[in-house]
Amino acid sequence: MSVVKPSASLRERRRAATIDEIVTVALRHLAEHGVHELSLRAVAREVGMTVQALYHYFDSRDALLTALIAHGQNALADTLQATADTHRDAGYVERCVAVSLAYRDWAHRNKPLFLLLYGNPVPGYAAPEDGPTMVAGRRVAGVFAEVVFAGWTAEQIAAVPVPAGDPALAAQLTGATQAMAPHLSPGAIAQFLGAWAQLHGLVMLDLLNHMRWLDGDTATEYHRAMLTQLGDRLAALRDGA
Amino acid sequence: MSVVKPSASLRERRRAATIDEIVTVALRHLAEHGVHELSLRAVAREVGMTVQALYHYFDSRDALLTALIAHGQNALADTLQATADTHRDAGYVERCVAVSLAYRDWAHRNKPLFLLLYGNPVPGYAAPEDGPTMVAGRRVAGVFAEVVFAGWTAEQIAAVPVPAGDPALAAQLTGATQAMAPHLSPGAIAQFLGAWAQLHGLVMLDLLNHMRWLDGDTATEYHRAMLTQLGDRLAALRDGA
DNA sequence: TGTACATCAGTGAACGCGCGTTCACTGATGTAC
DNA sequence: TGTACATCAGTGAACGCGCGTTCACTGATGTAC
Repeated sequence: MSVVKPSASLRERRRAATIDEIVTVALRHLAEHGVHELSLRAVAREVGMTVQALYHYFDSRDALLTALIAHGQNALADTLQATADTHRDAGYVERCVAVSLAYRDWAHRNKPLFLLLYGNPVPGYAAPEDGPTMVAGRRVAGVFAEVVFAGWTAEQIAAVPVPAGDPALAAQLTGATQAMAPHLSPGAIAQFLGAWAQLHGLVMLDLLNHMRWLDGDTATEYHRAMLTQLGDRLAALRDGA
Repeated sequence: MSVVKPSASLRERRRAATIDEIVTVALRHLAEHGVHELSLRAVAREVGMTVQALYHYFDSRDALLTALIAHGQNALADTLQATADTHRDAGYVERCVAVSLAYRDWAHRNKPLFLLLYGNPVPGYAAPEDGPTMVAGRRVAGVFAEVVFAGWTAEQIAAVPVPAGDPALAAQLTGATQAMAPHLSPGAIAQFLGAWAQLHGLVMLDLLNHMRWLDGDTATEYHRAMLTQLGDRLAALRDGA
């Protein structure tokens, strides 16, 4: 999980190993019992030490949560990246769909962790500004953007129209473009976020059981169909339709 | 809130009034402190009675939650319906956008309650099958469907293509159509749910602060732009584009 | 109309539970000379 | 190479907190005769 120099002292290596173990156990506990049962005491119990000892590794419950959330964002980003990589030779829409389905699949296989990232905020917890959770969160968006705009020319990206109407909106989109993704354009970012929102909405409604009338395999096929439509729209946007 | 016959006895009227007060206080407490602080004890404290007394009105914490969730779904459905009503003479897309923005607005103004309906499941709580929460939930979908398919001819509804590929999916969509909305078609339901998902995804990402780079008013304009696009797509679908 | 009884609303006391965090302490590991 | 000291990992005991639920009980409201 973390990387330790081989030259590290016994104590340093043990310490790193223990931190790894704590995080691993916490993730397993989270997966098996959900967020509401994720307490320092429960983790300590499962690791086999007393609660107080955890304080040698994490300053507080919040510090552990930060580690877990950052880990989750990174794991999600890794999964998406891996899917994007194995579909490098696939068609544009097919690759978009594959990565989107990977997002959905990861959410279902890691439900409590996914909800920790994108569900209700944890009471009393505030992620540190520009901390590891936010850096890792941007990675997720980055992989999506990479896939959505793969093969677009700079002209095609620049040609995506900015939502009309509000100049303040256009200004903020321009600012966001410069700050986060200078190779994109305000219009492209607006559409990108809209596409992600549709994927996210489908995943959320499904994950939280608001699509009860679709069962497992069928739900996947439904998502595939809707996401293919979404991919087609993005392709049309690229081609200036 | 609830309706009581004027002929009811003193005891019956008092009882109804108390139940109303408990629900009202619980909703206020929820709005002010979030779900995680919503306990029977907190509600009792605020109502001004002991916890045990609550058990005369609600069998358990879960029964109170059921009442709150059902209330929330109904309030949301009422808001959407009211918006739909005041926009009866507006254009198709404009009305769709107005109702969608009402959804978003309600979510923001009632964040903890909205998350109670559509966010993380409450630990240990399971809504009674076909109970009041589910009935009220279907009302919300019903208002949306009414707005989305307003003015469509039966032919236009029937002409919406079912997602290709999986016969099992087509079968389940047909089943859902017959069970829940016989005036619609499998293809129409599939697209309807996809549209709702995009709206829902936008609302969720925004509500839970994953669009930090858009501030308040601008975020509304962004939503208006994206939802107008969505409305245009629905109109195109109606016209068989 | 008054009386006996049943039902309901509310309280006091207690149950057993889990939580995050702090403090004072012991023994092992590491380091400077 | 050995020794004195600093740092770190871990424990035992305790802090004060809030939770849902149950039990036995009192006094008010309602009802049948």
